[in-house]
This record gives sequence, structure tokens and C-alpha cells, in this order.
Amino acid sequence: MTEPRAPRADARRNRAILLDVAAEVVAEQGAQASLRDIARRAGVGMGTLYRHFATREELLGALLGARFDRLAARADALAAELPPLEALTAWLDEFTAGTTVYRGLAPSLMASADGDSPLKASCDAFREAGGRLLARAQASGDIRPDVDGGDLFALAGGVATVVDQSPVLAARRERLIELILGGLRAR
Amino acid sequence: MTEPRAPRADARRNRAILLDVAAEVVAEQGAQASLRDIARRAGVGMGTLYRHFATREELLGALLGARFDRLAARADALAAELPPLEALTAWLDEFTAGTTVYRGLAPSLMASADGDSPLKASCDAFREAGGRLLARAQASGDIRPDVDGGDLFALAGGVATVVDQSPVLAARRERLIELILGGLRAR
DNA sequence: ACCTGAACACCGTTCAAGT
DNA sequence: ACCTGAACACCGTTCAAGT
Repeated sequence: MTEPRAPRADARRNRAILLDVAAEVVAEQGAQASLRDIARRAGVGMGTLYRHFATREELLGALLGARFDRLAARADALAAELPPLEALTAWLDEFTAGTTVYRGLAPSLMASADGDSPLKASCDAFREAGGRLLARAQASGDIRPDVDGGDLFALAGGVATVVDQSPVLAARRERLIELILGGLRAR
Repeated sequence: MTEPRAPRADARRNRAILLDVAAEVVAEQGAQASLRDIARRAGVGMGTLYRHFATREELLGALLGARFDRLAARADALAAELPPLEALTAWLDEFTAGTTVYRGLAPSLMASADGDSPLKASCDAFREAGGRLLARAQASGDIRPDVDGGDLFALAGGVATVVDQSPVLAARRERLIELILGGLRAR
């Protein structure tokens, strides 16, 4: 029983470069970006891209995973700084605003909740962090006790996706969050 | 000054066939469906497809237009049958449920609100029909007076898009509509 | 006026050959 | 163990040639 070998240095480096370049290209061209173009700009052969990311889903997943992790961390930070309802509101704001950076990524973001991709771990952490924020706002009596993290995730994901579609809709972002929170608020 | 000639019979027929086949193929494969495949199954050359629909947007737009028109008509029918809030709820239900038929079409549906595509006429009719339903529910005191059709369109579009992403999310559809209406309801 | 289908440049995916 | 790059089948788009 030997330990699994650490990846070779060049492989590790190629993976990192691919991720950097992919983040750049996807930010430019959206989720439909050409994989060939990414490999080209990363200075590696197509086979190398495929070795590291067997499918487009996997590559986008790696990008999304980083985003999930960041947002999960932000949830905890906001909980430490702000009162319950304000923390929740601020987090929804950051969540829905940030998606636009990767145009067209919001849909796969939503879909990632189900399957058991490697993305699932990050996605779960993200959702649990949001759930904690929600639970806190329920304990304080701000939010109805009968809504769960899944409701929050779906509604916020809807706003994130919609504001991603056009500048006109993006301008409504904060208002849409308010309206959604209105539906979740205890009365 | 002569009248613009009516399109030739074969052209008219090809257009109709293309639309039928496109509806079928898009229902099967989603909005990313192969245009080549559509032309093939319609029994026409690629050039013919391009002559009738200069861009993929235009083809999808023609499909969406039909959907918009149907939903606009439904809004008026529901208004005649049901009390204000129930009519609005039923319409949102049909709207969010129907999108799944054309997987991946919801995003372009949302985006179509802005540009001045030929789609705009149908889209406007659709939004105005929804607006009338909304106004009625405001007149009866069920819905807050300060929300507008744009809010409704964005929130409902968000739900439609999200439930389109996975069966798990689709199962929450009716609940999400309830929550959204909760945010719009007068208190 | 309208249609066909071949031609072009591109893409995603695979895989033999290299180091 | 990992990488390269050519090969394959496909796609969207254009356009000369047909009727």
C-alpha cells in the first residue's frame, strides 16, 4: 500500500495555467468559450486540456468551485459583522452581483446542486453557509420559519440568472432582492 | 407603386416546414440544436434555412413569438374566468411550467425584452397581458401598488429559468411562485 | 425569386507518437 | 507519467450554380 504519488511538477503547473486562462477567456466570451482557444492561449496541446478536464463541465466546475468557496467564506464573514437580516441581504447582493462576471455560468451553477460532480462539495459548502445566514435571520424573527435553504438558493439563483441576461434587468437587481426578501419575511 | 408581392408558394411552404421541424428538434435537443440537422430533417438545403432565418436568434424568436402570443391570450382568458389574485397565480403557473418544453429557451426569452427584434411585438403583447393581470390584482388590493410589470416579468422569468435547470428545482416550482407572490402581496 | 449543395474555416474529441 | 499535435467527424456560414 503506497501513498498515491504527488502529481508531476509540469502537470501541476499546466493545470494551474489552464485554470487561469480559462477564467480569463470565460469572463470574455462566456460559458460557450472555445476550449481550443483556451488550450492555445495556455500554450498546451488539446490533449493536455482533456487530461486535466475530461469535459467542459469539469473545467467550468473548477471555476465555479472557487466562486462557491469564496461566497461561503463571505457568508461567515458577514454573519460576524452585521445583524441577521442585514447580513443575509448583503450576501444575496454579493451573490447575485458576482455571477455576471462569468456570463452564462449561472445556469450550470443552478444545475450543479443535483449531480454528484466533484463540484458538489463546494456547492454544498456554499449552500450550507447560506443556510446558516438564513437560520440566523429566522432565529431573530426576521424571516419566516417555514422557508429553507433550498428556497433561498432557488430564488436567489433565479435573480442571478435573470440579471445576467441584459443590462436592463441587471439594473433591477437590488429591487428584485428586496421583493424576494419581502416574500420570505415574517409578518 | 406596386404592392409587395406575396411570397412564392414553395417559399411559404418551406418556412412553415422549417418552423414545425425546429419546434420538434428544439424540444428534443434544446436551444443548442444543430441548424444543419433541422434543415436536413426539413428536407431543405442549408441556404434555404438561412434565407428564411438569417440567424439562430431569428429562428428561436419565431418559436418564442408563438409562445408569447399563446400566453398573452391565456392571460386575458384567465382574467375573464377567475378573481384577480387567482387569475394571476394561475397565469404564473402556466408561464413557469411551459418553459420547460423548450429547454434553454428561457434565457433568450428574458433577453428578448430589450432589443428591437421582430420578437419585440409579441414580447410586448405578452408583458402587457401580464401587466393587466397585475393591475387587476392591485385594484382589488391583493398586490402592492408599487410593483410594476417589469418586476413581475423578471421574478417569474427567474423562476422559469431556474426550474428549467433540474428536476429537483422543477419540483419546487409552485412553492417558488407562492413565495414570490408573498413578496408582492399587500399587507 | 427561390433553392441546392459543395466549400471554407472552425470546433470538440480521440489517440498514436514522443519525452 | 505526461505532453503534443495531427486526424476525424461534425458544425455554422457563404455562395456559385441551377430552376
